[in-house]
Amino acid sequence: MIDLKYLQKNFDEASAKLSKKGVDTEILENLKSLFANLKEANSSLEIAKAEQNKMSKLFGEYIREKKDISELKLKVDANKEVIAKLQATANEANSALQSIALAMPNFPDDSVPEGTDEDDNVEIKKILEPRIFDFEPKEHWALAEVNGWIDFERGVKLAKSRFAVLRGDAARLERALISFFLDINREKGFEEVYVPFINNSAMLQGTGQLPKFEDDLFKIEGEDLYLIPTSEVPLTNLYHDEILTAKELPILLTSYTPCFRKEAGSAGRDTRGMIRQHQFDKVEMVAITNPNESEAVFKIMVDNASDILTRLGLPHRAVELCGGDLGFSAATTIDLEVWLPGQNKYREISSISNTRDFQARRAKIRFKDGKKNVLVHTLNGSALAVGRTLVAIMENYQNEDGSIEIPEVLKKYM
RNA sequence: GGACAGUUGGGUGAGUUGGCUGAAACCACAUCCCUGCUAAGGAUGCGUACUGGUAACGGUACCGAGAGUUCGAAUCUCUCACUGUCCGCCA
Repeated sequence: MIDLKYLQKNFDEASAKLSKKGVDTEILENLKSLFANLKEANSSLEIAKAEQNKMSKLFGEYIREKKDISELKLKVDANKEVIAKLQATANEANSALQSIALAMPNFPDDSVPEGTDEDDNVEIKKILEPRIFDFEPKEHWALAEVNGWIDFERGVKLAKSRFAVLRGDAARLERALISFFLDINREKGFEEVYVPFINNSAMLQGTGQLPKFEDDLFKIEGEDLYLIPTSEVPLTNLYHDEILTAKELPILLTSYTPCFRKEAGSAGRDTRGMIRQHQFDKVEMVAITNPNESEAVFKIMVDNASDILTRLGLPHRAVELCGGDLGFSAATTIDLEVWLPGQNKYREISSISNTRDFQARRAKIRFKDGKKNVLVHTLNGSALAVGRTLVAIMENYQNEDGSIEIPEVLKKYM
């Protein structure tokens, strides 16, 4: 959630920031006045309650002293009605504010480039040269068929479209990649964590998936539970509603989980192949930091994800997302895109974001900074998306006959 | 899934004949003092959030969550969640 006090005090600045993300000034005006309404409603309510508390105390004294209470009772009853009305007004003001405030995206950093969509993203650097093929490289689904690695039809039979089955060496490679990623992250100081793949609504609200993106989630029927769309949710919310000590920061976590997404709104996109599935594996990094070190940790996370791709010998590039392409919770994001020779283009394989205090405010994650409780910064990033790495290996390591080499660093895992 | 018991501040844990308890005590923690040797003694402070005030210092809310009874609820009623124990089931 954005800082409403900041919005109130620096409206023009805040509005300029959010316009980068395509948020209309009108909605912000509305939010600002709702906030003012709530404060006003609360303050008159509190005055009436203070009065009521005082009279109630007096009431007790009168009874002990056996004084007549009939007059006081009348006053207290009248005030009670006033309170009920003020309370109703305050409740209304609060829910009106909440529904808009929770749907408001994070402020982008000032350094974030202007732009409306992915075409405006800025390439920062390229790492490793794409291999020159002396034959026409195939796309991964063609290679999958040659090798019997991926059974798309049976995946659909078992569940529905956008589900797939991995077989044989593909299944083993998937498992090898997970171990490889976790091992490297652990070497870099990230604690390995194993978490529930189902989380409740409070957690999903904490990281920003709810209430706005409910349609993207698989919900458990009849329960307040959802399949996680990323392990960012359980890892970040590990510290939901907690106050940490300064010396335990930064907290660096990594976890493997499957991720479940409905991909609402992606109809027709990447329908072929493994790029966009309802269920996919991902190894995630999450960092909980002191605000003054989130910048440095962000760099470490980007470098780590890039290092993993380099060790796998996969050509990739780093791209800074423009305001319009930035996610809901992110203040800044760098995507790593891996080269897919079969598709002849770069495709996202990791996305690393600093959400600053946006998620921390929602999830109430703070630390003791001296005497004060201060919101932490939370960061998240993939290291890496497993299915897409499998695809990248297939396309980059293919031979003319369709067979696929296993990258050197993975051999010990297979 | 069934039965019973419980849910209080960072931890342990008082308080449940409704008001004087936002909350004893102990531990932990912080600062200071003493001491000087690795362990101990003393003083003070110490829940969270919002809100008024330059500040000093006030106000409101929170004793698992929500609703109710009452002038007034941690204390009474209801619903739900969670934890524990026993039974059932099960990898």
